[in-house]
Amino acid sequence: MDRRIRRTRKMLCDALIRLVMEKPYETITIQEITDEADLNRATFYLHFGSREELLATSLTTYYDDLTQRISAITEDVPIWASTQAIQMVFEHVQDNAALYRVLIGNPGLGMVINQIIDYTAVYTQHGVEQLCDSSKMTVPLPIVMYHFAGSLYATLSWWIQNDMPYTPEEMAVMGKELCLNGTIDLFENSLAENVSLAVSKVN
Amino acid sequence: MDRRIRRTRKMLCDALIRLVMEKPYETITIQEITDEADLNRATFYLHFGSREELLATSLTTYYDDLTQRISAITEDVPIWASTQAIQMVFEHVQDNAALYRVLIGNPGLGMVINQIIDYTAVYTQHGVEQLCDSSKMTVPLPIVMYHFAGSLYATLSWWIQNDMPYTPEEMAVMGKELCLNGTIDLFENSLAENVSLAVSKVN
DNA sequence: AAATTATTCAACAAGTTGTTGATTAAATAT
DNA sequence: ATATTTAATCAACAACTTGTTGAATAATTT
Repeated sequence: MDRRIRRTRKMLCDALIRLVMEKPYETITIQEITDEADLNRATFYLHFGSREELLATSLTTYYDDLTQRISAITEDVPIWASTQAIQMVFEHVQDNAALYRVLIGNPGLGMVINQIIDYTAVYTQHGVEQLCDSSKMTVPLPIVMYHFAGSLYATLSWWIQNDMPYTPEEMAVMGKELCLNGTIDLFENSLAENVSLAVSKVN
Repeated sequence: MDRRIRRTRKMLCDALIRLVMEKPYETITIQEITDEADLNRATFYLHFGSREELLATSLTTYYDDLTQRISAITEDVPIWASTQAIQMVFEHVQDNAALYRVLIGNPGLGMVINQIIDYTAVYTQHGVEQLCDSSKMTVPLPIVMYHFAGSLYATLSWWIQNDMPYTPEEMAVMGKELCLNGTIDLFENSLAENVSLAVSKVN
């Protein structure tokens, strides 16, 4: 691949990341991106069709770096059973906090998604706060709430984008099972012996 | 409040919802919204400052309707312990499937969030598929994956937007606890007696 | 019936978008 | 080292979007 292409694309990616940390994504124009990258505006269209395409490309770098590092340490253990792997995700986000804070907190349709999650979490928290003594909990209440809200959002969006292959009732039963009892029960009979062993002894 | 104001705002809300189901949100202009609502473009600016503001207003109606209905049935049980309540959420989304499919699947920054969740879910699924016999699982694998991915995303975003009040290690330990063992353990000592009773007998 | 106020309309400047064809510069291949 | 290929630049284009204006009109409230 022509050295100039690599160079140009990288400059555009870097420029967008820099801009995204400075001002709302929605207000960033192609002109600004190419100005920041010190390239001609027409050059942008030689490589990308839209801001979104550039953003997706820019972010792939980050994700790939993370998943490669996780792959290196998780061998035969599901990621959610490995504190090590989960920890690496949190460290990755911490390392790129400025970027992720913006990506997650920006307006637009992303806002809607986070609104749904926040709405669920806050609504849920409100009800539970009056009922339980949060000082006795081993996991802080907001984390439990967002755990639930995120699970609900993600299973919901999977469900609707896959043409609702189960009834709401079935989804509700499974959702409750996952949230209340966790995943460990699910594997008692389905995981290979060596794996459930690994899950139980990994920490 | 002047009847005209109510009428105009409702027409704008409805128009946006209609348009959002027809074409990508990013491509919808103020002009189109007011055309669809059969109002003058200047009228839009009398009521809303941006498309986002209108969208947020439009959606509040939907959420409020849902939470009101849930509040009516859940009295002293946390929502994630009530299959009834979870079921209502899924039914609500089913009833408005066309809208939610668009809201969740649209490009923009929302895409990024869903990409993160998908990326996590697909990555996780790939690793587990080789290890377990999914036919023996009581909850289908993709649902488990999205449950985990959503939990991770939401706790992560709560964490970063609240200035990372715990270390990555602490977050990882709590995340694993929630995913593997669920929330039921957490309440054994912290919930009022009547509530844990309700949780255990509600279904 | 009078006073208030929401909506309409046309017009505005400023800015964005995506594309064009010709020119210049850099990288690759021979 | 030179020739060939191809990427980047530049200026200019029409079409469109934005947010705002002030005056005219219509609906609502008091």
